[in-house]
Amino acid sequence: MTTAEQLQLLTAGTTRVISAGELADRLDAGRPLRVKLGVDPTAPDIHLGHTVALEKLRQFQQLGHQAVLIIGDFTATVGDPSGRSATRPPLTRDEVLANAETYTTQAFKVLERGRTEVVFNGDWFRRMSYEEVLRLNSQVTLQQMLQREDFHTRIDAAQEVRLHEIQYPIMQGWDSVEVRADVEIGGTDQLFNILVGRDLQKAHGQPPQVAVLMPLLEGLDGVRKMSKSYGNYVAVSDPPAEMFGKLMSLSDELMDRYYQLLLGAGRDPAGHPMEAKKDLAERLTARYHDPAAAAAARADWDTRFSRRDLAAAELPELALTELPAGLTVVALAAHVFATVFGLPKSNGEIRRQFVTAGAVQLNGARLDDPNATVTLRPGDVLRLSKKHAVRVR
RNA sequence: GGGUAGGUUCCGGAGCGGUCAAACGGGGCAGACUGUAAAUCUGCUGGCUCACGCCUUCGCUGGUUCGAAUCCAGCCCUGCCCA
Repeated sequence: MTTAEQLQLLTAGTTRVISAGELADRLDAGRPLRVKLGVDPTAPDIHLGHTVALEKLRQFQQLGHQAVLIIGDFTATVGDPSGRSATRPPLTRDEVLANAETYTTQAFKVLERGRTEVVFNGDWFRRMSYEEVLRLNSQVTLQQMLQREDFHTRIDAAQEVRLHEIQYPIMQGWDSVEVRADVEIGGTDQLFNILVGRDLQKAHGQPPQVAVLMPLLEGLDGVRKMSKSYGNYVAVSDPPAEMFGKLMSLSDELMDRYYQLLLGAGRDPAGHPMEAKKDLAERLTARYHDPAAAAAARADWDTRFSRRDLAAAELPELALTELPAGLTVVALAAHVFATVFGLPKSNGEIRRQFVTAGAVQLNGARLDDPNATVTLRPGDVLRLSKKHAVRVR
């Protein structure tokens, strides 16, 4: 493949490349490029937001380049202030290591394992002496750091910024020096950090890395970027039905965004939006599970939500034998929420939100008397809300 | 170190001795509508009973008072100005 062809492929879908000319020069050299992507294991799951950059990294791999996946076990304990309006809560070392484990596993749902170098940045940072830290710090000015929007908006809003937070860009930059990155991939919010990497590389006699910036994927709420801490994410490890269901809850507008960023193409403008959404959900579910599971998830979603046929739908099971006898509607609903769905709810909430509102139904009949006792039989379908229902076994 | 402004329920933010479980907005949840959605509308949003009422909560610890989120003292934490 010619440089021009590679360049075209590699810049597709990016927001910005700094600079395309530099990237072309590197490609011309003909050797495999070292392409860096850093992820901080601050949560146990990789989500679709991460996959935008991961997919780009895979493209590089497919063209024969070397992926360098940096697990920010050290930086995770500091917390990236990018886009943050407040200091991140610190993670313990154990949490970080556990997360790193699942992260790498999940990242290989996208990346080719054989062509990926995985490194932990704690390997160099934990060894660094205070002297070295100071030397690093001397290469960056406070003014540069304060130019960052994240910091000065917080400062303007009279909110605290702690000193360790302004270390973050320096650390991320140093990672680039350590791995001798030719290219770094990141979200647009990583621009500043990646540029610091360029500066540090130059200062250490390396050619500065090319910055490849990817658009940020909005989360399910359509407003904020996808993030575990906002609870608006679709995890790569979500089971098929859940993944499919979450994707179906997208607004039409967001669906177009997902099409662009995750599938790299627009949807058929002539088709019905809901069909397009089902296609999107099925394709992504197939990508992280398999086509059969995705098709099953789609079929089940149809019976459950389109046709509202709970009786025929695939539902979690409730073992009758494990239930205390003579439960009231409220007690039963609370029990099912807690044990089947892992959502402990107070009796008051169950009564108010669910029972009185008519959300709780047995085989389609409303159970709106909170204190009535319920007798369940095997095969019964107990609905707690639109999204929560179980089949009695 | 000095001065000053603050720390309120998931978040923002009112309250400034009783009528406060605490306005209002956001978020969240449930229902109606619909293409499961979005938008819109309605309701709920500390816990127990749900009827009265009771219990826990307004940075922490004590105190004043019949009674405190509201007053006082000490402590912890944060912003801003000064050094």
